[in-house]
Amino acid sequence: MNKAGKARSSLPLNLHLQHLNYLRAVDESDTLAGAAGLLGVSQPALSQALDEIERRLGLQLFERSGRRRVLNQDGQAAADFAREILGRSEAFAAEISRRREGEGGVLRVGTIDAGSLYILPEALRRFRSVVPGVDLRLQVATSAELEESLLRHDLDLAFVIDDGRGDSQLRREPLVEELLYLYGPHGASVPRDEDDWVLYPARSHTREEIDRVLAQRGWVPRVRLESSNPQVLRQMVALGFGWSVLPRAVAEIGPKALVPASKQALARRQIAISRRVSATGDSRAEKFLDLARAWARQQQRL
Amino acid sequence: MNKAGKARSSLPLNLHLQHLNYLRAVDESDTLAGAAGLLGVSQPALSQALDEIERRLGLQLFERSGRRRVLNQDGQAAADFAREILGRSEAFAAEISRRREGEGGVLRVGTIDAGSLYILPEALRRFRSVVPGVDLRLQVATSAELEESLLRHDLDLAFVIDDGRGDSQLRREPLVEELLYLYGPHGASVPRDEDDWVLYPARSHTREEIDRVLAQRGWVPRVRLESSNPQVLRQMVALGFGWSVLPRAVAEIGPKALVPASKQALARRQIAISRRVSATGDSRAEKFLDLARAWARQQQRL
DNA sequence: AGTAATAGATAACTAATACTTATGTGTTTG
DNA sequence: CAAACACATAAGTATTAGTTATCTATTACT
Repeated sequence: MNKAGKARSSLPLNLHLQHLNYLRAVDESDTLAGAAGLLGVSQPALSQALDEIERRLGLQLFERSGRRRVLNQDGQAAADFAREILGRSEAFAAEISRRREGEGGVLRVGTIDAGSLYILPEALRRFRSVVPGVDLRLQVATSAELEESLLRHDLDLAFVIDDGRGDSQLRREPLVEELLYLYGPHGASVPRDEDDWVLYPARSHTREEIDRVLAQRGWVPRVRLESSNPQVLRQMVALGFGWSVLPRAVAEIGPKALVPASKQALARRQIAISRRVSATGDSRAEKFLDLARAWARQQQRL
Repeated sequence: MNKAGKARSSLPLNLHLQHLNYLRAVDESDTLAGAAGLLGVSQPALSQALDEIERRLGLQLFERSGRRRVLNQDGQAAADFAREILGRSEAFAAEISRRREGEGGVLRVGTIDAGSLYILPEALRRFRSVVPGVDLRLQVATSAELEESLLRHDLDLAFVIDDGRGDSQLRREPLVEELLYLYGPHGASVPRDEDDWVLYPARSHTREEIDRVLAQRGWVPRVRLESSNPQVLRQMVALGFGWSVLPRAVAEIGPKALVPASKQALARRQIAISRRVSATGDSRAEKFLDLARAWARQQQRL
């Protein structure tokens, strides 16, 4: 029992949707037993339920004609109401099952630009065709910015570089490991001290990793241009502007393909999916991730 | 368990309207305990119910942010649905309570023409003003015709002459006893054998009653005109056309009031309300009857 | 009219459900 | 780092929604 305050958000009708379904079935059938059959319940269950509905509404809904029960005008009104509500409920149930499959609604995906350039396009394309109802929104930024957006609930998931030290509110799931190769101007194979470099921006994780590896080899790169856009870097190398360290997928595809200075990868970076720990159960996100993982497995095999 | 056939009239959503109310309250409050307070239930009740709703929809509706529960986009959609259904339900609940008071809907009343001429007008007028929402429909016919209409469900109730031998499907409730007086042309006080009569139609109950009473006195009326409209009969008497037997309320009211041949009533007839035995619980009819009975009591007192 | 079939009500019981209170446990806050 | 908070979990109870079996009034049939 509720001892304290009165409820302020009160229930307009104390009914189960099943009750409405009973009313509808009774209206569409001319005997109780028939209606009970349609509903898949026993005749007494229906009989009792109808009494209960009348009791709860405080309104007589039937006229007894002999032993027969027929809806009176109030009963008809109730049945009409039931039909309306159930119709709306059916529509919502359909929406539910679409949502269960990850359709409908909004999915906000963030990615570093490598993602939008060459990692994600296929996964994105497939998502659009497999799960058409989703309003897909894309944000391209640095890993750090993306993860801030995630924390602000401005994104549902993001493709980032995993530097191993993420926020505790976020969970990163490794997706693909990207190998970075050394590319020199005009196919040169060893950089000289006086050569220039075009590299990812300072403070980016990828750049730090590259600097580390170059330092191991005793190289201190003189950087002529920084860009987070790997295609810009590739173009500079192709024009003989200097050396760079790039993913193969950027450097060696399309016209003016570069030739790596060594078949050996110089560095590597881990691309991961980052999400809020709390953001589970969004079926759009799950669906998208399924596709992205499938895509990643396929990439690894190549 | 339901062993036999599959249910064909299936429930779209296995939810109680209370569940929708919970969703709405949660959406409008920022803590579960707060929402539970609004709802007048305990916090665990709400917590469990929300789990149950998610289970039944097969869809996660919340994102856990710390220990906090917040609606995710599917949850928002569900809350919106809940609000819509509850809104509609509130409207219906209001309609219900109007219907409980006998408002709204249709009431089909039948009456013999004495009813529409001088018995009912006041009750009708009051019904219209007390219970304004009802679509009131009136049918004027003979008692026999009215009772046929009742049996065909074409009327909800009727004012008839009670001849004591009604249909078993109908119940008559005596309302007022109407006294019939003898009226002669030009204030004559005793009819002569050669005088003419203007009377209710043969085979009508009132006419049979009048014939019976006149026969007792040895009078065999020569009938010059028959009408079921008492005002027509009155007019004929006033014009000196012949004798008649009429209710006082018809004969002695208005211009050209007649004077009864005797202060003693010559005959009487019982006006009754007739309804289907099965037609109980129509609150419009009940309300109307209340007014009619009140009117009748008041008439008797005069 | 008498009888069988039908429609629904009633009884008695059971399973599921919707609550309750008491208590536990991560999270946030000052 | 303790207190306050927000919610979960546990355990028990009352109510509800269902079941089968049986009964009775009404209708249909011959």
